[in-house]
Amino acid sequence: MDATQTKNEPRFERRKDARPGEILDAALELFVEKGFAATRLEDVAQRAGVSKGTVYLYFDSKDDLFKSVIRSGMVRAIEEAEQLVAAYPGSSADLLRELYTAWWQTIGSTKLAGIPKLMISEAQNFPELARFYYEEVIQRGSRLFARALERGIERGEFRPVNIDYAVRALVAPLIMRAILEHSFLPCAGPEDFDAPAYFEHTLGLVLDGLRKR
Amino acid sequence: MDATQTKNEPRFERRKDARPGEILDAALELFVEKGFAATRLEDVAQRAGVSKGTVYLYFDSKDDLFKSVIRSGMVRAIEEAEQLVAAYPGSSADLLRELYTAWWQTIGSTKLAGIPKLMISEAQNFPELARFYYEEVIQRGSRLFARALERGIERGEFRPVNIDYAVRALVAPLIMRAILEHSFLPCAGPEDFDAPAYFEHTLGLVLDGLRKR
Amino acid sequence: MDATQTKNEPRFERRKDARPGEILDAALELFVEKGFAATRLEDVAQRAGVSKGTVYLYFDSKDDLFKSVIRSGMVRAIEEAEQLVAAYPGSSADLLRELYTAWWQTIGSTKLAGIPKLMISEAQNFPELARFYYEEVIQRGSRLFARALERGIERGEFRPVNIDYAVRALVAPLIMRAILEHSFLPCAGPEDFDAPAYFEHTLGLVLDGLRKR
Amino acid sequence: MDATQTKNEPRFERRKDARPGEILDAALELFVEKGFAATRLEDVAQRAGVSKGTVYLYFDSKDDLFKSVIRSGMVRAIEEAEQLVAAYPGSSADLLRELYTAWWQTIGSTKLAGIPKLMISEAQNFPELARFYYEEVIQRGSRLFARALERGIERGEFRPVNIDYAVRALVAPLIMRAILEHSFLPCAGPEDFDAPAYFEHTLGLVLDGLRKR
DNA sequence: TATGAATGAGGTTTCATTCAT
DNA sequence: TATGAATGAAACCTCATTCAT
Repeated sequence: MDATQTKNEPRFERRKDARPGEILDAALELFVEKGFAATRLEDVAQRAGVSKGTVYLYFDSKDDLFKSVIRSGMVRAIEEAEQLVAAYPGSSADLLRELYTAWWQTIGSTKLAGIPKLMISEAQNFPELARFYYEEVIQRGSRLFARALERGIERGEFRPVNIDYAVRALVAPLIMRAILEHSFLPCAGPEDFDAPAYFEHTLGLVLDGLRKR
Repeated sequence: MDATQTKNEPRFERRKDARPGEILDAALELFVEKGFAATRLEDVAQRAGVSKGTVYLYFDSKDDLFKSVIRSGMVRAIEEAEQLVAAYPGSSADLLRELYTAWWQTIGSTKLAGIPKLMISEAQNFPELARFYYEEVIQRGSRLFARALERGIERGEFRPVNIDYAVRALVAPLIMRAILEHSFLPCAGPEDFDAPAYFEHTLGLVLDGLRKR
Repeated sequence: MDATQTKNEPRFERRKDARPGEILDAALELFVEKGFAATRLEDVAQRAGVSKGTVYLYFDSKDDLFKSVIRSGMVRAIEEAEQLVAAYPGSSADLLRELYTAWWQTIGSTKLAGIPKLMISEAQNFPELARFYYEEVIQRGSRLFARALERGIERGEFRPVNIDYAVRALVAPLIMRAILEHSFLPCAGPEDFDAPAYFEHTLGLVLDGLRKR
Repeated sequence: MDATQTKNEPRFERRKDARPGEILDAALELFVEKGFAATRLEDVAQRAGVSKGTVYLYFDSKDDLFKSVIRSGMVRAIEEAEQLVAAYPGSSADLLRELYTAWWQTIGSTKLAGIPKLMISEAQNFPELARFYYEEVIQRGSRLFARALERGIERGEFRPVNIDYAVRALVAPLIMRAILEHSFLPCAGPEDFDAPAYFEHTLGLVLDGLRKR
C-alpha cells in the first residue's frame, strides 16, 4: 500500500499528514521537560489538542512516539548544513562561523535544542535509537566541521591539526549550551549565559589555535 | 554450583552502618543507567542486597533517595580539590593539569562520573536539587579552575583573558566525557574516546591560548 | 453452567452515567461491613463490577470516595423530611410518628442505615467530614424533631418541655437501631430486635412524657 | 508456674505483669482514636514506651492485642455493679440512679468509654469477639438494669412495664454519650453535652413512665 | 478518524511480623 | 526480656494501552 508515495518521503518521518506533526511537537516539548518515563501520553495528547486515543492512530506505542520525535528532528537540519559546506565559496574561518550561525538558527534557538539532552538521558534505554542518533546526527554533524577544517588545511588557511580534537573543541560549546538550557539555565541568572558571545569566544580560541605560526 | 556457601547464608543480616552507603551506590548506578523514573526501587534494593522495605528504613521516598544520591557524591571531591588549589606550590599550568588529573581520578573514572548526566536529565523535575547542584557543584567546581587561572595571571604566567570563557573551555571536555560515557560510548568503538589524550589535547589548546605573546 | 450467557459478555462496557452510583453503593456496603481502612479498593471495584482503575476515573482517592459516600447518602432524605414537617396538617403526635416512619422507610430499612456506624467509626480520622456530617445531618435531622415538638407545644398539644432532651430521647433509638444492625445484630437472635415495635414503644414513652397533666 | 496466683485472676486478662497493662492502655487509646486497622503497632509500642518487638512478647498478634484490649476492660466494672445491685438496700429508683452514677464513674468518664465505639466499629471484623462482648458486656450489663426494674416492680415501686424496652431506654443515653464523646464531640461546642444533666433528665423521663398511676 | 471510558499490569509505599543481637 | 533492623505481602495509585462508540 502507499506504493506511489513511498519513494520520495524524507527517510525518517513516518507519516505524511500535519496532525502527527503537532503530536510530535508536543511530545518533544514534554519529553525534554520531564524525561521520557515521566511524561504521560495523556499530557502529550492534551498539549497537541487531541485525545489520548488519537495518539495511537499515528504511533504504535510510547516508544514509537519517542523514536519518531528523535528521528524527525535533527536530520533535516544536518542535510541543509551539508549543502552549505559543499557549496561554500568563502574562507574556511568564515565557513566555521557560518556553521555556528546555522546551528544556532536551526537548532540552538529552537525546540530542537532539547533533543541532545533528551537523547543523552535516554540513550541507554533505547540502544538502537542511540546508535541511529550517534551515526546520523552526532557523527554526521561532526563530519561537517571536520570537512570545514580539512578544507582549511588543504587550502593552507589552517595549520595541520588533529581533526578529531579540533572538531570536539568546536562542537562541545554548542552541545553544552543546548544541554544547559534545558537543565540548569533556570538556576543561573539569564545574563550568565549569552550564547552568541560564548560561541564567538570559543571560535576565537579555536581559530587562534588553527592559525599558522 | 556454589554448593558450599548456599546453605549457611542468613536471611536476616544486620549491618546498620553499611546499609545506606550500599543502597546509595546501587541507586546511583541504576539511576545513571536507566534514569530516575525508569528505575524501580525493587531493583535498587536487589542490587544493594536488601529487600524493598529496607530502603525505606534509610530513605523517606524515592525522591529522597535520589536527592541523597546527588548530594552525597560530588561535594567531597570538590572539597579536596579546593585544598589542592589553595596549597599548590608549582606553576599554574601544572596546577591546571593537576586539577584535570584529580578530576579524572576522583570522579571521571569512578561511578561519580554518572552524576552529571543524571543531574542534567532530572534538573527540571527537581528544581531545588538543581539549584543545590548548580551552586555547590557546578559553580564551586568552576571556581576552582577560575582560581587557578587568576593565580596564573597574577603571577604573570598567563596573559589576562576572560576568566569565564576560559573556565568553560576547560570544564567542557570533562563534562562532555562524563556525559558521553553514560550515553553514546557503547555506540562508539572504545578506541574512539581515549579520555587522557583528549584532556591533554584540550589542555594544550587552552594553555596555548593563555600563553603570553 | 450459564453457558448461554458466558460468551457474549463484553469486557468493555461503557456506562458513564451509571458508574459513580454503582461504585458509591458498593463502597458504602463495604465500608460499613469492614470499616474504611480495612476495605480494599479492589473489592469495591469488584462489587461494583468494574476494574480497579475505573474507580479512579470518578474519585480522586480512597479518601475522596469515602467522603462522597457520606455526603451523597443522607442529605436527600433529610430534605424530604423537612418538607414533610413544613406542610404537615395533622396533630403533632401524628407528625412525630410520621417522622419515625419516614426515617425507617428512607434510611433505617435501607443501606443508608449503615452510615451512622460508619461515620461514628471514622469521625476522628476525617475531621472536616465529621463537621459536615454533624451540621448537615445530625443537627439538621435533630431540628426536624425539634420543630415538631415546638409545633406541638405552640398548639397546646404538648406541655412545655426541654426540647433538646426530648429530641435526644426521640433520636436515640433510631441511631441505636441503625448502629446495632451493623454491629451486634448477628449476635442476637433476629427476634431480639423488632424495630417497629421498639420505635412504637419509645414513641409511647416520650409522648406520655409530653402529655399535659 | 505461678500456681499460687492462677486461681483468683480476673478471667479475661491474659498476663499478670504490669508491662502488658501499659501496652493495653496505649492500644486502647489508639484503637479508639484511629480504629483498629488504622492503628500502627509501632505507635502503640511508642506510646507504651516500649519497642515494637516487645509487644510480641506479650501478645501473639495485632488481633490478639485487640481482643485483649476489649476483654480486659469492661468485665470488671460489670462485676462490681452486679454486687451493687445484689446488695442494695434502698429504693429501686435510687438503685437506678446509683447504676447511672457507677457507670459514669467506672466507665463513662474513663478511657473505657471508648470501648463501645471501638467494639461497634469492629464487631463485623471480629465475630467471636463480638459474640463475647455481646454476651458478657451488653447482655450482662443490660441484666443489671433489668434486675433493678424487676425489683422495683416486685416491691410495688414501679408499675409493671415491658422490661426490655425500659432497659433500652435506660441504657441508650449511656451508650450514645460514650459514642459521641469519641466521634462528634469535637464538632460540638463542649457546652452541648453535659453528661450528668443529660442522664438526670433521661432518668426523670423513664422514672416518670414507671410511676404508678 | 476521533474519542475517552475502561482495563490491569506494575510501581511506590506501608506495616505486621520475624529474628539476630 | 528487650530491641529494632530486616522482611515481604499487600495496599493504594498511575498510566500505557484497548476498544466500543
